[in-house]
Amino acid sequence: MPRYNPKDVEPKWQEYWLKKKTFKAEIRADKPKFYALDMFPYPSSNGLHVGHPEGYTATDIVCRYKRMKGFNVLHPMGWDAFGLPAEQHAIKTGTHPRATTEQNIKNFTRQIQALGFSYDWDREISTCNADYFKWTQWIFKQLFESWYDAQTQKARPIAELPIPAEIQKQGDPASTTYRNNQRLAYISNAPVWWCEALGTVLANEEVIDGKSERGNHPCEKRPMRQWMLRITAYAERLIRDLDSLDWHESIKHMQRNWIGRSEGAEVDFQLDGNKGALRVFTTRPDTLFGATFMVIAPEHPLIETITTPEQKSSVEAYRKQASGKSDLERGLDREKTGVFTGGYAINPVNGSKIPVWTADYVMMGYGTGAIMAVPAHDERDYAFAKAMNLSIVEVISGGDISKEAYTGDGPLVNSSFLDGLRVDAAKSKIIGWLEEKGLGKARVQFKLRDWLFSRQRYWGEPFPIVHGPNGPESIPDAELPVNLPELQDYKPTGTFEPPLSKAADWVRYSDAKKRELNTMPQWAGSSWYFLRYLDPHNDKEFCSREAEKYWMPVDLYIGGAEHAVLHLLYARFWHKVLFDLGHVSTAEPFQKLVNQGMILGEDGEKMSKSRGNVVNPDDVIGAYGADAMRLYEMFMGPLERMKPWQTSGIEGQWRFLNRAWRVTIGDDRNATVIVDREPPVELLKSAHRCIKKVTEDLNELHFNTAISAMMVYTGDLASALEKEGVAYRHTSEILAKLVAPFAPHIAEEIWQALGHNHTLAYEAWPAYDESLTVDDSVEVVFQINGKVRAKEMLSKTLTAKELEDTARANEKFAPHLANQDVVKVIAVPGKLVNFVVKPK
RNA sequence: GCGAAGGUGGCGGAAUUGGUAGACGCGCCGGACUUAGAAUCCGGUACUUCGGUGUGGGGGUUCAAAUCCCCCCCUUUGCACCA
Repeated sequence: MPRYNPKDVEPKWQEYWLKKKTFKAEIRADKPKFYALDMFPYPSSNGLHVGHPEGYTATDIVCRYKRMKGFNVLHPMGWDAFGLPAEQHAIKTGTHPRATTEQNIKNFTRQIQALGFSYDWDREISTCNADYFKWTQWIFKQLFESWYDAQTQKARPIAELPIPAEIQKQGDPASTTYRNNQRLAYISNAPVWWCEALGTVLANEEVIDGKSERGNHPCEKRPMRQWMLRITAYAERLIRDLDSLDWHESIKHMQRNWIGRSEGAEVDFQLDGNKGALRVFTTRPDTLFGATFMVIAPEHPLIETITTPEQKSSVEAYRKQASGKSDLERGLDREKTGVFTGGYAINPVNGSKIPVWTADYVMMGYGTGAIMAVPAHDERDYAFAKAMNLSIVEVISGGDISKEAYTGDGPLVNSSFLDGLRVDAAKSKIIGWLEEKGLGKARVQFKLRDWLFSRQRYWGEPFPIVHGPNGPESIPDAELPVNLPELQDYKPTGTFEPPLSKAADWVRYSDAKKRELNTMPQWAGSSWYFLRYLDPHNDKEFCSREAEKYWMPVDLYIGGAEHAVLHLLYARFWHKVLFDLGHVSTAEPFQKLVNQGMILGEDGEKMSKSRGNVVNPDDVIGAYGADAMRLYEMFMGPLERMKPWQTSGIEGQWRFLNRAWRVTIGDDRNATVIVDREPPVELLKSAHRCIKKVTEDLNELHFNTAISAMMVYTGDLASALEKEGVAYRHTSEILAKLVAPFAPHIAEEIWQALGHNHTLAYEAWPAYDESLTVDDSVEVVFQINGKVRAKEMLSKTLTAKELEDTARANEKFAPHLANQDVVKVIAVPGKLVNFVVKPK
């Protein structure tokens, strides 16, 4: 018999699975479906790192298990293939990004296949292929051709948008503009993040503390003509529907936080001197009587109206200073600064005249860009009032406002008709009062902004949009896909013009119309790829109704936590639009989400080239094989936890696989003799205990403890083989089946050696007999005051009284009771007896 | 500052309906095989002055606490002037 050699075994089965299309998935009415999804990779030139296979192995194990449990499993893989690195490579070398990408995909495919994952490769997709991005463009068209009906809370076709009579009166151009401004995809001139180093604008989500998420380059806000997607229309639903999802709370929390829903009221303050009203948003309308000044953002449009001539120069100076500060500086510098505008506003509840200041701690981008300041009950306003020596009026008792702002609850004071109420009651009463008087109303405010959707890049999806005299319009479906033009060079233009402007022939759509020059961000393709897997070769629809109904939603989605607010929010948003328009049948795409923890280098640090602590999967597979690598990554610890890699640790998995091989197949001296006899009951019990543990752990994704259980079982098989000189078919087959999801190559080999000539992938998962998983006798401990003094193997069925008597009779234990008063005896059958004693 | 997760042998980690802490693996020690080593196999392995002591630290509840309660410390991670 040959010894275990993964270099022979693994390629053999990988070829078998590919050739026989073992994992081809088809719609079948006779089986329940299971859709397991991996976050598809960007095929970088670095190839796979050990972090990728961690998530992929986890889903693969679940898929293989589910197949054996009788599920019809969909497990696809593809490529998030548009992206900046290939474009930057093209700028440097002139190589077309497509060529680079295709080569990288080849390498990724080789590496992934070497790990023996059970993907249905017939469903492989790549976001940069025309037959894929044709549908990305088509979905964009759906967004462009829709508006959000606030009444029914859903997207509707733009043709159904009612145009107000006064707009219609102004003529067609006015109606067109009105319509364009209601679309879910619209053009805006608002300030956006521009990254000079990357030569493109970026979404809010891609900029962290004023630096680009990718590359950490400085970014600045500047007004530019850009495509936006109206994700804010879905803010409420994106928050609400999180409740129905089986995701880790921390990820839900991050999304809720990002969407940032807060309830409050908007209130109009009349400006002194008939200058109109200043509108604020506040979450604390109950403290309205305590508003002693107002603050507007330096960028607020009313600032010039409010500022008096005497204050003009200092306000101008302050505005200049504030605009020079990046948001990063504004955020980090907690020292309060600001200047008085000279203007006053009237507090609507008590008519008092309060000064209006401008300060950079109020942001133009949130709420109305203006606040009512209640220093007694808001920490920021308190700090500002202290710094500027402004008055502080307590309206909620319970704190000490001479020391700090009090933000807690308590009875209201100094608040006229609100006096005596607690915060919540005061809130509803004042909102009712404001609404009645027409001074304000309840309002829900979100932090979420619309999604900046255009990039000044080459390697992305072109927009299915042309610009003519009537503004932007989408091109007919029949003209999709819009392909990228070939370029001589991919360099940024040096201006804000996208590189596609260089393709003059392509840009010209007709005499009167020009193509859109921006491309879509990388998030576009990944916002719906899980739908294309369902029906990847369909050239009539993005996927068939039938396939969508059968497979959706995704039952298990595993990937890194770094996508908590970007990809996962965008994909949910697109899915809801498609849902509203009747193209998909579920409101949410990903029912269960699991985030795998990062694998660190051996030094406990994040793996990186510069640290030189990167572990290459190719090397690990070369030395120990894919099965050992898969087992080790799952054995390291809980899937969700961050954990350091230890190459020596994989030795244990190698030994385990060798032992599993030896107890079923044999070693180089002896083939293991397999007999059909009934195995001894002890071995059978070990088998059933293992089946139970592995089955339960798989349901909970507790792979590490499942592997541990299989090691114990294999040890028992080895002992039995040692003792009896033979192995039993029954218990050997159980081992092969249990190991199969984790280490599929060796499992197939063992299965074959046991005389089967078909794949093990669809064999029934072994069932366990509960009665065989329990032992009649257990070790019961005898304690004195909670300390273990003796142990004895006893029947589980002994009563408390019998246990106590047995303990008293135990010759090792009895001496401990001498000269003691037994105060109390606690006996737990099957576990322990505890004597509570006091010295006599 | 606020939120979340976590802190257990030399190391990765088990065990949380309160009931034998340290499963399983690495490493280490010893043994078998071998001229020898590697590989493989078998056994041992929390600390200990052998009384006991031990799950980040301190208190509490309980016959009994890694597990429940209170206070504190540390690590990772997310948010951070969002009115």
